[in-house]
Amino acid sequence: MADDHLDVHEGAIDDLHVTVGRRLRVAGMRYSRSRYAVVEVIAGAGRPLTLSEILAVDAGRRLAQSSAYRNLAELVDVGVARRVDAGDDRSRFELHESLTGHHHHHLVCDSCGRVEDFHVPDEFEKQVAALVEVAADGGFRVDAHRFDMLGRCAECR
Amino acid sequence: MADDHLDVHEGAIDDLHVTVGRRLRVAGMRYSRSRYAVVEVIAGAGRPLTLSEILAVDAGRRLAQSSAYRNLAELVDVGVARRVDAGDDRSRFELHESLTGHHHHHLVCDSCGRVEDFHVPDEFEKQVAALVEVAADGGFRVDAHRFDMLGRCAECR
DNA sequence: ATTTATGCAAATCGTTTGCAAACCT
DNA sequence: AGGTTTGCAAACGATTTGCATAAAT
Repeated sequence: MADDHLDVHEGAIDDLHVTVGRRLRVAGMRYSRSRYAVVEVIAGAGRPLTLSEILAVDAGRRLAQSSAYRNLAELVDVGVARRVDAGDDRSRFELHESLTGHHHHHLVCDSCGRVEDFHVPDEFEKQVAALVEVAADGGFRVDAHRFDMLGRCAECR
Repeated sequence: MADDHLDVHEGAIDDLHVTVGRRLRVAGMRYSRSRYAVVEVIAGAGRPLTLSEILAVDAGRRLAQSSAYRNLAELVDVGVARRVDAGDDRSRFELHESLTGHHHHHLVCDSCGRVEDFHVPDEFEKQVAALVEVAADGGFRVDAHRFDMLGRCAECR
C-alpha cells in the first residue's frame, strides 16, 4: 500500500488529501494551503469548475487568480486534477479519475456552459476499447478518450 | 430538390459550392472570393485545420487573418463549417457534416496537435443514441455529441 | 447607388510569466 | 538558511471588433 494511484477508492476525503499530498511530494512539491483549498473545492464540486467558479467558492481564502491557475496546472501535472474543455473559451477542472474511482463523461449545455458528469454503461466503454484497437491498427496510440453530449440542460429548457 | 441539407451527398465539389452559395444567400450574405477560398481549403483538407493552416494553404490569395476568422465564423453560422476543438488553444475548422455526408469523430495527437478524422461503426452510434435517451430522461436535451480519442499519432511515434 | 465584405490596427480576454516578498521545514 | 509558493502586474496569444475603403449587385 506504499504505492499510489490505486489506494484511494475505498477512502474518504481524508485519504484523498493524503494521496494528493503524496503525489505532490513525489514530485518535490509541497501541499500548500492554496493547493489544499483548490483540491477541496474541485473535489466537492461534482462537476468540472471554471477558474472563476473555483475562486468564488474559495472566496474567503482570497487566493490570487494567478496562483489558482498555477496550482491547477501543477495539480494536473501530478495527476490530481484534469483539465476539461467544453466548447467555450475557459477551461474547467475536475478531480482526476484516479482519485474519484469513476470513469465518466460529460453533458455540456450550449446555453449556459454548465458541464455535468455523466456515467456511461460498461457496454459503451467496451465499444470504445474496440475502437482503440482500430486506431492502433492505424498507427495511432490512444491514451485517453473523451465523449461529450452537447445540448440544453434542464435549467435552460 | 429545391431544399438543402440533403441534396449534396451525391454531388461533387461543384455542387458543394452551389449549396454553400445557397445557404449564404438564404442568410442574406454573398458568396465572396474569400469565403469561396476558405470553403475550398477546408473542403480539400480531409481533417480539421487551424486558422494558420488555412491561411498557409491559401497563401497566394493573401487573405487577411481577421477576414479569415470572420469568414469561418459566418460559415459556421450558416451551417457550412464546424468548429472543432482539440485540447490546445487554437480552434480548427472542418466542413459541416451535412456537406460531407459522413458523420465522424477525431483522433487528436497530444504531441503535434494534429487532428485526424475517424469513422466509427453504426453499432457505436446506436449506443450513443441510447445514451441520448438516458440524458433526455434526466432532462438534458442532446443536440450533438463528440467523441475523440487522444494519444500519439503515427508520426509522433 | 446601395449594401455587404475586406484589411488594418486596436481592443478583448483567458491564461501565463517575471520577480520580489512571504512561507515552510 | 535554502528552497518553494504566492501576489501583483506585465506579458502573451488567439480571437474579435471598429472603422474607413473596396467589391459586388
